[in-house]
Amino acid sequence: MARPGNPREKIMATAGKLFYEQGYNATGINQILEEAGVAKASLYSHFGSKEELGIAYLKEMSIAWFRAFFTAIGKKTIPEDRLLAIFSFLEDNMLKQEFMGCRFINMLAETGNNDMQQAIVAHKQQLRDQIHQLTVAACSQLPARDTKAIADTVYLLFEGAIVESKVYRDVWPIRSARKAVKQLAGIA
Amino acid sequence: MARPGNPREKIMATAGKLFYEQGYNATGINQILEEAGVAKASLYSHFGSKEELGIAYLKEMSIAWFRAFFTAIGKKTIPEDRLLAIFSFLEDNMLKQEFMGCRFINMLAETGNNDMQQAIVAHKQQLRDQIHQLTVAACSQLPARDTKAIADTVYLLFEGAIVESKVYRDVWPIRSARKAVKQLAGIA
DNA sequence: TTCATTATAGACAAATTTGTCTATAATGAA
DNA sequence: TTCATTATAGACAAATTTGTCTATAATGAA
Repeated sequence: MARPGNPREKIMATAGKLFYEQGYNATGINQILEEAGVAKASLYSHFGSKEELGIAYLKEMSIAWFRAFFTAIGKKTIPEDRLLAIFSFLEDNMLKQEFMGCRFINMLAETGNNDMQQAIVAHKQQLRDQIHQLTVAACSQLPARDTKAIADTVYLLFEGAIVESKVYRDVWPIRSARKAVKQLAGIA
Repeated sequence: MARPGNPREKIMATAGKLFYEQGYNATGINQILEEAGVAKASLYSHFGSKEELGIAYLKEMSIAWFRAFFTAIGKKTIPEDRLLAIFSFLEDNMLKQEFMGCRFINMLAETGNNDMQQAIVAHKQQLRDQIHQLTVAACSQLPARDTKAIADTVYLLFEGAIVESKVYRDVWPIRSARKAVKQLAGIA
């Protein structure tokens, strides 16, 4: 059962998997400890409580998510391609693992904790900003339009695509969203 | 604490409130019983288990949701207005109560139960069908286009709007989605 | 009124949850 | 090698969870 890394990393890796696959409330501290191969006192000395672990989980997963996001976008240079790449990124993620949708949206359905909610909003706000930037770049050559409104539409389609690909266990929402964005942004 | 109605109805009314406000796993059977003012044996004789209650909850809430949905749409006669009315419906819902997003999406984040997942997919499929019909009607006067694709875009924007209005605790996602749909469907 | 059905209060069980604490072992810098 | 720091196993506590069962009361059709 022992995973590589120090106890803190092992706990986070296992919690990251279990919170995502089973949900936060359905995952007991004991299961995390057992699967991580770490002593109970290590969890409480590193995180203090399950809630604190949940908060740390959200913050670290946000960083990891954006790392992967930027890596995916970074492979493209043409602004139009970069915008569309966010949907290919989604599709790759969906096909790679047992896709359980968005960790942050999932957690938001389970928690009333203020710090957790803040971490989730911060994550989504950052995503919204990034999509805004990508949209501005992709639409710069186009006739003047309300780019900000288009960016929010892209964002809503992106979020809708994540959630619905989970509901239907299918890529169609991602493909549909991508097509809609192509038309919206006037991309051939 | 006693609510009107027979024990079954009291349980469902209370569970409907608590599952939505606190989440399914965070809500214990004892809290439901206490707030409903109903005996424990009544719950188990009517539903058999907490999971069965969860399944019944999803099915009954779906019916109630569509009842309200059709009532809102029914107030409009012009096809274009009827399509846009789904967003006003969302906005009214959001402002009415402590808005916790979509019950069905929330439950999907918490459960691995097959019957629950099926009930959720069935609900969303029905919604997708309805939006498809409304879109076809609203776009019938327009130059030939891929109405089916537009309908799915409307659906994804609708779903994105629900989820994001919860994240941001704000109506902007609903308003943005509505505007995007107006343009998409070519509504003045 | 009779009597089967339905509801109630609440004890009880068995498992599980988060969190604390202790005694001991491993680790790693000085 | 020394010694403070970090980790481990696991007992333990207190609360909570779902579910069962019993004895009694209310209900409502025949």
